[in-house]
Order: sequence, then C-alpha cells, then structure tokens
Amino acid sequence: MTARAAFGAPAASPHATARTQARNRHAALLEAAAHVFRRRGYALTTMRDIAGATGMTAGSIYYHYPSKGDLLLAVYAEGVRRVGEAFDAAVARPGDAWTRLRRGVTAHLRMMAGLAPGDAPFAGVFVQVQPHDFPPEHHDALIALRNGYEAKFRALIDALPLRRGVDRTLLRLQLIGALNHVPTWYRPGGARSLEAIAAAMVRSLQAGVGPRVVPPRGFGARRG
Amino acid sequence: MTARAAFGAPAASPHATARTQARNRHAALLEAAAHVFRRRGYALTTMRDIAGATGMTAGSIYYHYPSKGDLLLAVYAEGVRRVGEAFDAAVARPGDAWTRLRRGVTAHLRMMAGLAPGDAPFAGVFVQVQPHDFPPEHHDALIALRNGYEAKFRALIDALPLRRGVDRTLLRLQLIGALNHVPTWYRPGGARSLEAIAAAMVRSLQAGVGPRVVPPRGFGARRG
Amino acid sequence: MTARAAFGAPAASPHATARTQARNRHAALLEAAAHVFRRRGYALTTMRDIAGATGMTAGSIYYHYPSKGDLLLAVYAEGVRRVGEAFDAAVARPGDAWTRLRRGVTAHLRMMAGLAPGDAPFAGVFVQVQPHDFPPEHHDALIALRNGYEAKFRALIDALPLRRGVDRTLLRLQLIGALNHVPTWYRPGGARSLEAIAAAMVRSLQAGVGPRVVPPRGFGARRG
Amino acid sequence: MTARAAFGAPAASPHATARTQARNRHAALLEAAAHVFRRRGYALTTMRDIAGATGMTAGSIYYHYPSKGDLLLAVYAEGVRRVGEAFDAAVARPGDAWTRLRRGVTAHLRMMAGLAPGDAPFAGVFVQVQPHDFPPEHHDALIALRNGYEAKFRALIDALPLRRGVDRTLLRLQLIGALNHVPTWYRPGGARSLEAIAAAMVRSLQAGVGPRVVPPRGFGARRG
DNA sequence: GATGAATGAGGATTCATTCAT
DNA sequence: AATGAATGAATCCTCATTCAT
Repeated sequence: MTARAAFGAPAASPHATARTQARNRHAALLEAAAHVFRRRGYALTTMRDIAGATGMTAGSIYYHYPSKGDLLLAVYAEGVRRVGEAFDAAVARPGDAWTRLRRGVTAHLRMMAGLAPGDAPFAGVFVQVQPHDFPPEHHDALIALRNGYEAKFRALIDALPLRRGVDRTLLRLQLIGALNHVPTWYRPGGARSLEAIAAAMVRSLQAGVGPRVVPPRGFGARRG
Repeated sequence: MTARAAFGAPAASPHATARTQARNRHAALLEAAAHVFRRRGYALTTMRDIAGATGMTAGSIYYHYPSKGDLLLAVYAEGVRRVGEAFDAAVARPGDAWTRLRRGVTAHLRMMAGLAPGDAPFAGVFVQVQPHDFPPEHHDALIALRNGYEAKFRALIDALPLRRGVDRTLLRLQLIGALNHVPTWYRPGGARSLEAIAAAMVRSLQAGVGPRVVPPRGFGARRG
Repeated sequence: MTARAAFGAPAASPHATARTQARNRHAALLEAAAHVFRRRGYALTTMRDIAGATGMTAGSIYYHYPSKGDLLLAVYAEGVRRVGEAFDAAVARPGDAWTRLRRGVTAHLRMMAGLAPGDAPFAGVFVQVQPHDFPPEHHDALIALRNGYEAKFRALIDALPLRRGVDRTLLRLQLIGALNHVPTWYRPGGARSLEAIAAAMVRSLQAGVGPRVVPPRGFGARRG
Repeated sequence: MTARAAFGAPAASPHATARTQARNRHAALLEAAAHVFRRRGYALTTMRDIAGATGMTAGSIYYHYPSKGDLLLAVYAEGVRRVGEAFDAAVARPGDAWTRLRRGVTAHLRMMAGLAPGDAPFAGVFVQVQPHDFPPEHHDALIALRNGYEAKFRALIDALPLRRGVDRTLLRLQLIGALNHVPTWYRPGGARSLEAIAAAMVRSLQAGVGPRVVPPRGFGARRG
C-alpha cells in the first residue's frame, strides 16, 4: 500500500499479467540504482541520478523504497543474494577443497566484475560500498548481510586441509581483503583474466610463492 | 588575498613571531581533520565537524585550505608521508628480503592502526578514504600519492626470491588488498597482535598454508 | 469521468444494487476523515492517513471528492449539520430563554466532545479546524457554514431577557469563544461534566459571579 | 558558533557596537517570522516566506534557528514574554481586584491585536497558533509557556471576591476562551474598542447580563 | 468503485563557501 | 588569523493529485 519492503524481493503481485510491466519497473529501478551506486558510491549518488537512469522522477522512487538508505540496502541485499547463489553453484560441483575454493573465488570475482551475462552490478555495490559511507541505522543490516555471505567462505576454508597451526580466520580475512581489492585495479581485457587471478591467489595461499623449500634430504615431514 | 597551502607544507606566516603558534594552529587543524575524516569518511564529514574539533569556526579553515577537498588531500599526503617514513625505517635495517617485507608490513599495519606514539590517524585516512568518495578534480593527485607509496612495496617485492613464473604485480596487489582490509576487522587488544598478523600473512605468502608437499619419493629435482 | 460530490450528499450510485454498499463506503470515508482531521488538524493530515483509516488507497478518495479541501469541507458541513440538529432538538423543548440557552450549550458541548452515541467527531472538526489552516478558495464556504450555525446562537440570545444596554453580539461572541475553548482543556471523566460546565457558564453570564449585590434598601436602581 | 539558543533572547553579544547590526538582523528575523506565522499559521508558512520577509534566504535562517519549529517556538516565547510584561504592568497599579482584572484583560487584548506601538504581532502568534498545528517535539515547551502566562490570570482570578461555590478554574478558562476568540472577529476601527470589549466582558462576568434579580423579601421591585 | 504506480511541485534542511570586520 | 553571518545550490523527502487498468 505504501512503500514496499525495503529488503529482498518485491511483494508478490496478484495478477501475473498486468504486473509484468510493474515488476519490470521495480526491477529496472533496482538495476539502475545498482549501476549508479556502483559508479559513484552512496554519498555522491543522488536520487535524481537514479531516477534519471530509470526514466522515473525522484519522487517516484519513494513509492518503492522509503529512503535512499533503504534503496541501497535492497541493492546490497540483492548483490549478496546473487553472489551467494553464484558462489554456491560454483562450489557445489565435486572436487577437492582447494579446487572448490578456487572455483568459489572465481565466481566471486566474476560477480564483482559484473561479468555474469545480463547482470547488473549488484555484486559490485556489495563490495564497493563500505558501511561507513552509510546511514547508521542500516549498519547492522548491512553487516549481517555481509557476514551471511562471508560464512560461505568460512565453510569452504574450514574444509581446507591446512598445515598445523594455521589461523583459518585470519586466512579468510586475508583472502577476502585481497578479493575486495581486485575491483580497484582489475581492468577487463587486461593481462590477467579473472580465472587466472583467482587461480594465482588460491595457489599462492596453498603453496606459497617463495622458492621451493628443498626438504633437507632424508625423510619425514617437518613443519614450517 | 589569503594564504593558500593546498598541499604539503603550510604557508609561511607573515610575522616571524607568530610563526610557531601559526604552525601549531595549522598542525592542530590537520590533525583534527585526520581524526574526523578517519572516523566518518570524506562525504559524511562536514567542515563544521572539523572546525569544531579544532576549536575553530568553519569559515576559518578557509584561511588555511581553499576547499574541503584540498584539506583532505593534505591529510592524505601527510598520511602517505608518515607511513612511507615508517615503512622506510622498518625496511632499512639489514635482513633477507622476506624479513624486510615482514617488517615493512608490520610498520604499515601499525601506522594504519594509529599505534605509533602520539600519532594522529593520518595513515588511517589514507587507507579509509577511497578515491571514488572524492571530488574528481583531485583523483589524479590522490592516485599519484598512493602510487608513490605503493612503489615502496613494489621495490621490496621485486627483491623477493620467488618461484619461477610468479606474477609479482599480482602478488603486490594481493598483499595490499589484504592489508587494507585489516582496519576493517582488527580490534586492538584482540587475539592477534599486528605483528602476528603481519608475520602470518607474509609467511602464508612465502610458504603457503597447504599441507607440506611430500616430495614425490625418490630424489632429485622437482618441477617449479 | 468520476462522480464528484464536493459537498453535502454523496453522488447517486450508478447501480441500484450497489447503492447501499456505496453509501456505506462513502459514509465510512467521511467518518474516517472526521477522525483524522479532528486528531491532526487539516495541514498535518495526509490523504494517505485518511485512506489508511478507511482501508482505502489514497487515489480512491478522489473518486468521492475532488480534493482534500473539498473532503474537509464535506466533513465540516456534516459537522455543522449534526451540531445544528442536536442544538435545535435541545432548544425545541419549551422553557424560558435562559434554560433553553443552557440546553443548547449543553448539546453543543456534547457534540464537540463526540459524546453523542455512535458519533464520529464531525463536530469536533468543525471547532478544531480554523479557517486559516485552510486553502483560501474554501474560506467563504467555511465561513458561511459557520455563520449558519452561529445564527442559531444569535436567535437564542436575541430571545434572552437582558439588562438594558447589553451588547448581544458581543455576548454571543464571548460565549462562543468560551465554548470553542472547551475542547482544549476538557477531559472526559474529569471533575466537571459537560452539563455542569454548560450550566456554570450560562449561569455566570446570567447572574455574574461577583458577590451578590445587596440592594441598599431604600429605593432607586443602581448599576452593577 | 552554530545555531543560537532556540528560546528566549539571543546570546549576549561580545562587542556592543559591531553587533548592533547583527542584533538587528536577528530581531528582524524574529519579527518577520511573527508577521508571517500570524497571518498564515504554522503549516502554511514556508521558510522562504519568512526569509523573503526579512530579506534573507531560506538557508540563512538556519544560522539562527535549527528548525522551523524552533523558530516558531522563539516567536511564541517572545509573544508570551511581551504579553506577560504588558499584563503585569497593567495589573500593577493599585485598584480593586475586578478593576485590575479589567485592566489586565485590556492589556491582553491590545497585545493580541498588535496595538502596542511598534509591536510586531508576537502576541498574536501566541494566540493564533494552536499546539496541534505543531511538531510534537515542541508540544511540552509550548504548553509550559502558555501555562506560565495563564498563571497570571489565575493569580488575578484567585484574588477576586466571588460568590460562594464559584469554580474559579472554570471561570478562568471561560474568560481565556472568550479572549482568544476576539482576534477572530475583532476589526480595528469597528464599533467596539478593545477597552470597551474588555470592560463589557469583565462586567458581564462580575454582575451578569440577566435582568436584575429581585431580592426575594422586602419590596421595591426594580426593572429587568 | 478502487488500485497501484507514478508525477512534480514544493518544502525543510544541509553545507561548502564567501566576506566584511 | 579568525569569526559571525549569510548565501545559494543542492539534497532528501512529502504529498496532493492523476490515470490506465
């Protein structure tokens, strides 16, 4: 009746036919918002920017979302949902833990870069927008969403066979940091493909990049 | 009409007697700005916030800096200068390349966290503020500063003995991403010290965290 | 295109079968509007508030009334109609003029307070909403309605036996002012009933509240 | 430094001379606000209206008052202060209680009407603006101010010699209601002067307007 | 009769910035 | 060097109103 749920999918529409157009409007709004937020960040994006990108007027957005913050939250949530889905799909196929991690990281990076076909840069927003650009009343929601996604990484990392004494939490944070940084410097069509980046990063964590340590002759494992 | 010191050193003060005090005022302003930008980011910080933190009026800031963007730029530059200095000092002492990298990373993290004694969080700003929160006319200056600092990392990483075929640029970006992420989750007094974090991160890159590879039985060389 | 009943009775419904229901809808809308206007005043009431209170959508109201101003006008008119009716009934029974005034005032106050059984606070709106909260194009209509009601007071007051030289118009305005103020401070269930208030007010006008003047024995009139 | 106290007089100015102009600006703003609020009421008055009436821009008002509500509150408070002062002065001169009441009422009405020489209609606002037109967060402040003023009436009415059993509170409310209504119908230059209105109202309360009561026993009837 | 969606004209408010003193 | 006052453009948001369905 008034504004829509700020979160997740729009309310189910009574008449599927008459609604297609309406639903598209809503989807179009969300996509436009994703694009603009992704490019300009939260603070520098105005409601008119978004409205203009949708072919709406600024006031109309408020029919769908009660505030700019809620709109970003919806975009963010959609981003989380989509990356999560892509991540799950990538990881689902059988394989050893390191392989699955590499696949997950690849999927993650592709979503960040908006390379999935027909995809608006929802995931990009999810990575680009830092909580502290943000209206405080949404902080918790944001962090909850982010944590929900990061839990997928945790699960994967927990499954990794690791050397004794390795701090898995730190490993996760280190990996996520490196991944979040990628959109900063990655240029599509550049020297490295996302697959290559993913593979190299995972490999470097798995086996290191230092010169192969020659086991000092003899036998038996030793720890680093 | 008014002195403009958009960058780097403050303008020379007209009267020699007042110079010391002036410089102090100026320094106080810069520090206050660092604190506020660090906490709230660029967009959410108002000139009045900064002025209030210095005991000045918003209008007064404009005697020292021609705009908000220039003020942040000065803070950022000061951040870069200080981290750079700390980094250089840490790296200067003799040691093998991996050790020096670990020391550099440690110094970097300590500056980020504002742990250097008596330090305003200049370095924190340098990491917290993303270029795209920022007025476009300063983008290049910002990026130049950042690149200047990152060159120190490059130098160190170029000195690293690495396995054949490792992409040093990617390695650097991976490391910097991981480091920039630390302020997001690091809590002073928590389980991990910054030194431990630095050591673990560098070690993981050097030797990996995967289980020790069993040399394939037999002897002799193995592939890169 | 749409039926317009700006004033007074609702538009005749097209289909006879639906008429009853239509009239109910319409009445419900008017009552809801009365409630909301009464509580929040004209300016602070939104069409959505009213719609929400009826279970309608804001847009739907426009089928019944062409504008917010017209809706209030209808509520106001209904208020006038109802108070007028109650007033007339109260005053119709035989009695001397002061008694009839007291009855009229009592009826007026009960309507204001919405104490008539099953009554929406139409009359409350009539007193609460001041013309100058109001779109200018309705001013005259509003004032005409108000004057129509106040004429009933005038008639009653004209019938009052009064001391020579008393300004009847001023008396009426004084009484109406006092009455309009009652909703401001009256609390149902408080120390004074509306009947008591009415009686006390009328009595104070009739005989004054000053100490009884003892006519100084002897002869000759004297003034209060 | 930021915005002024929302209430009462502006902060004392350090330099009396340099400030005269500034103080005048502030006073001019307050007066302009009084005029506009008085004419249009709270809701229909825009900040631009007020700014325009002062020769300021809308934004500038916020240097002096943090919000529209606070501005009205200041006007209201000034109104209360001024009426209170005038009332006190009128009542201070010696005289019997009814005489003093009449003088107080006269003063009150003159302030309402803005007849005091050189006076902006602060008092008019105080009477015209009803609490429920108003942002809820200021309700209590408003009511406290109003009560503060009404206490002066209470004191005067408590001093009145009254017939046994008269409800003094009700009497006060009745009188205040009648007085508040005056600005609604009073036209300067009309048939009744404010003094005459005041005198008639007080006299009617003191001695009533009904025909002189015939003292039961004894003789010597007198006319109605 | 009713609704969902959209509009667009404002409205209050914020804030970097200017400038006379 | 600093400040108080003011500016004005821009921003988020509100809300009466419209209209196709």
